[in-house]
Amino acid sequence: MTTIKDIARVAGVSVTTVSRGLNGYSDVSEKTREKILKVAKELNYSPNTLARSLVMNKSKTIGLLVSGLNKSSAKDNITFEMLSGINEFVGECDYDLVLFSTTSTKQREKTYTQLCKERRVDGAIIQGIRTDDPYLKEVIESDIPCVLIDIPLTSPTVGYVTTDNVLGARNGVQYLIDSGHRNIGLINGHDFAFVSQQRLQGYTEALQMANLPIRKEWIANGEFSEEVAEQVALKFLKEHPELTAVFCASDLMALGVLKAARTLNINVPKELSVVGFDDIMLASYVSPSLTTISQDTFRMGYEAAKLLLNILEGKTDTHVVTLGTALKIRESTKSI
Amino acid sequence: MTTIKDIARVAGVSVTTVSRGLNGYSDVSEKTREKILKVAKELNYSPNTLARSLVMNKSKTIGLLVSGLNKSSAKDNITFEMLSGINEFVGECDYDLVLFSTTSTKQREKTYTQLCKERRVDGAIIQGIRTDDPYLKEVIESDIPCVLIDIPLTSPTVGYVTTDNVLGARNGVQYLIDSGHRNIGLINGHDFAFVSQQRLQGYTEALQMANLPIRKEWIANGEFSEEVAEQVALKFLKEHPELTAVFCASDLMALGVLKAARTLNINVPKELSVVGFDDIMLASYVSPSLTTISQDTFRMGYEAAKLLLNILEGKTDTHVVTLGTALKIRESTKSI
DNA sequence: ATGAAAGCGCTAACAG
DNA sequence: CTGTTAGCGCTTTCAT
Repeated sequence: MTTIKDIARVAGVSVTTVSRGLNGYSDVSEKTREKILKVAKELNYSPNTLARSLVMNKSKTIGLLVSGLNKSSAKDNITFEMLSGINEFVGECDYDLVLFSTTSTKQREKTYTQLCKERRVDGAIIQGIRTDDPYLKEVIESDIPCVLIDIPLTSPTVGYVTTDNVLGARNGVQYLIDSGHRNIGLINGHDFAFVSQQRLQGYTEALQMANLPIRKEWIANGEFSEEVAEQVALKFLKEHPELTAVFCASDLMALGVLKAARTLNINVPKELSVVGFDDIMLASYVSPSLTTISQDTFRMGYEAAKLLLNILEGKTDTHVVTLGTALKIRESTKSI
Repeated sequence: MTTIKDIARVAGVSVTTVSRGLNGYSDVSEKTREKILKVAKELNYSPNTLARSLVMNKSKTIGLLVSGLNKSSAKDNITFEMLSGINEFVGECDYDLVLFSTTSTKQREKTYTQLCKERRVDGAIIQGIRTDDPYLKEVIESDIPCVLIDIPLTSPTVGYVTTDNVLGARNGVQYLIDSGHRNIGLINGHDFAFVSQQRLQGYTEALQMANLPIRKEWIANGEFSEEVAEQVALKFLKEHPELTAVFCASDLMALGVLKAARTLNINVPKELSVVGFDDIMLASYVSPSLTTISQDTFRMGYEAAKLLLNILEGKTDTHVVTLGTALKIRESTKSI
């Protein structure tokens, strides 16, 4: 493995000069630079980023802590799209991504800070962790630059990217109301996600704006899971035949509701309108296709990476990015 | 940031002893070890892997070169599942993954070897590159441990993981023949993928085994793209009304064929049977759902990581892993 | 059982 | 413009 020392020897200069020549410093004569470059190429040199990072105290890598990188979230291309977005932006800079493999067992052994410090990442992007995750406290307390996805926390080194979930949910429910629905249920996600609170708020606001009552018994918890939502809906829809529409805090849960409706012989959309949230790939392919609130997860990843790089380079004071949503009207909803 | 030097000072021992104590060497007294561990905890020490990697000349990271990490391959959860599989296995060891962001522009600047050497990854996994990619030559020539996915090349440091594509394709076509089809077309992928050759071979073998002729005009190139396959099928199906079945080298292309059939008012499966390959998520959700040859992409990723780690630790002589396929019969095929 | 010293490959003062 | 020197944090002989 060639080092700058080798180049120095062959080119007949000092290692310092080689370092400077290679890094394009101005204080090196054109002649020596050329020779250095030539020798470097001849010897097939590639720099050792490890050594460089060690001395410069920055590694040009950003750490990724994503929760959904496992078999079970295959149905849900959210993690993948986010990753693609991050990758897209990072590809434009010369940073690399390191994917921390955080099994839950491992997490108990190693703290967030340790993970980042050990690998000496310059910053981190965290997605899909629950609000009760111990990592979260560390993120805020540590001084490691970090961008959170869908978790509204900031500090001098921490920012976040999210979707306007309140408005998104409000628009979804609003659309149902505009379609003549008055008895609208909500299948929300679990309490350990900020987006659940926000989507609940959007649901509430829409009803209030239409002077409709908020009825607690029309709100259920589907845990963001297709299976749980299906089970819950089975009971829920039987107990509340007065419901003509259900708003779901995720498409996956909406899929569960669709299944439950089929089991109960409730026709969607004739007897029940269903609206989801996310606009995952499957939403447009299932039958009936799903009316949903679309969020741009690719862009969230992209913006997260962009924000982190800006924080890293001190190029921004705004640490919050909020993206919009779009209502996609498909076959699972109908006017009454 | 605490270093072993700090620990040494506080604990009143030398850095050597600290290093040995922390790394669980036997030649350090129980008493000193305890003190070292205690001090390390007090000072909230985390080791600097950069420094360690530099001196040990191994980084405990493996590099990932995947092609499908972009917006366009969202429909196709193959890359994601593979990634999940890799992540799953790696999570069990204490390696981390480095995702190389290789835009095509960047690739022209930096060679594969450079990429790996610069980041000092211990090994690499490469997925989704074409057979004419210049990286491939480098992989074989360099001595960097590497596992290729779906590219049958080996060297003392290179292995690969693949699916038995020949058998898979043969089974798919065999199934069509068993269902009474005699005029079976093939929409193959582009020539720059080994799997195309193999799936073509499987198609050919199945026909030969049934003493059916191979007719070149029944074979078309869909470039592994849904759109291209759709365009091709539009022409293909019109020109060859004698075809009662089409075997596609990927589900995405099969989806394209389904669309084309719809446009041409050809009923699937009544007038035309369609078989895909891959069993992507959408295959079971589209209507009609797709009969396909299922391959376990998650497991491919898992096995690739496993194989690489084995190669790295010199624990294996077999550098080839071939996985099986399964025929999933759904709604897009029918006996005649 | 412990320590001193060298060195991994690189950058960065500081001189000249 | 170039070289000398020191040092990033760690591991590893080689003594003791």
